[in-house]
Amino acid sequence: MSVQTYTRQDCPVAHTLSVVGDQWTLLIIRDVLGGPKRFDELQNGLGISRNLLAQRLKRMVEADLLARRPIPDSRRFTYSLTPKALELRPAILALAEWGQKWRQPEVGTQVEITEKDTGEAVGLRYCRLSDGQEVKSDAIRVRRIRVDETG
Amino acid sequence: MSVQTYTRQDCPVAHTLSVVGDQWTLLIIRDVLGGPKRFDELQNGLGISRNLLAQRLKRMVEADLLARRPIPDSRRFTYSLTPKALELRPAILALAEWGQKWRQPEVGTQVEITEKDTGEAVGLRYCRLSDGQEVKSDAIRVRRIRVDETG
DNA sequence: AAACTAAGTTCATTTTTCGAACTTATTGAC
DNA sequence: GTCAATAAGTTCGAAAAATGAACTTAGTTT
Repeated sequence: MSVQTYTRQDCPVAHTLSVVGDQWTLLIIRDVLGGPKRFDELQNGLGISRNLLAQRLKRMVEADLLARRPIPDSRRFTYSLTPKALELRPAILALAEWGQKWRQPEVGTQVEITEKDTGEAVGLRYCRLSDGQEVKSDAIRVRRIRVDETG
Repeated sequence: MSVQTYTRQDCPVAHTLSVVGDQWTLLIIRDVLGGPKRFDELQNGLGISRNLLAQRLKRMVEADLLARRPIPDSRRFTYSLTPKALELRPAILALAEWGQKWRQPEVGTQVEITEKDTGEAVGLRYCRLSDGQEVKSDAIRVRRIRVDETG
């Protein structure tokens, strides 16, 4: 079985990975989560080769993950996230939380999630859907924090 | 920049993907979440070629994601999840939730999460860490449900 | 004794990825 | 107005990874 065809595994995880499971797509989405990006911004930030990036962006636009918009009065474009891609944020944050915990030592950039209004610490957790305690996705603030070891 | 070296991107997401971001590793973990598995069980379930599976399992044991244990009085082995790999369950469920939502049509195997004790529906959500409403990872039950279209 | 199974390994072919150079059109500097 | 720089790709050859099928090795079953 090839990777392209494992969609037929009939598993929602396999389906998701058939869409975003390659080595770069989630990183592209992570970068665009920070706001719309241009081709060269993505290329510089990720270090991906230009031909692959071009191919990935095309594929992601076709998959309705990215929207490609011309910048008025120029030959440039921005790529921004569609609602579909935006909903991958929980998955990306779950991956971030794991990476943060299991990267040794625990230095480098950390991701911190807080509630916009109150500044309270928020995390992705299992909770009863009836509880109504959920903090909505657009009510959270995600910050990247550099942690250095000093002395 | 190559994929192997993008760990130095100093981002927890990139770090996680450098460990589990290839096309098969998360699917292997998903399968082993259902209980310890032998080599051929994994190979049949995933459809991955045997040499790649062997290589992935070796790598995953080295990365402390899987434990390889001999089955007594036989030449066989089981692979089971380490605590480190077990903590990827939220990320995998987040990917499942997305796949479930964006796969069209919404049929096929669905994943349902409930609280073991009460049977109440549970989901991965953002919540205030101070709330104490969290349902612990070992208090949830994950079921796979086949949904067929009839008539 | 012959066939079967489990867990890999080997190997040739195909597919992807990489990295560097090239293109084409626009903008900014002098 | 000309020259260099920038932006968004494209092209191409080399290297790396994935694929699929056959082979190995040892123990087990019929």
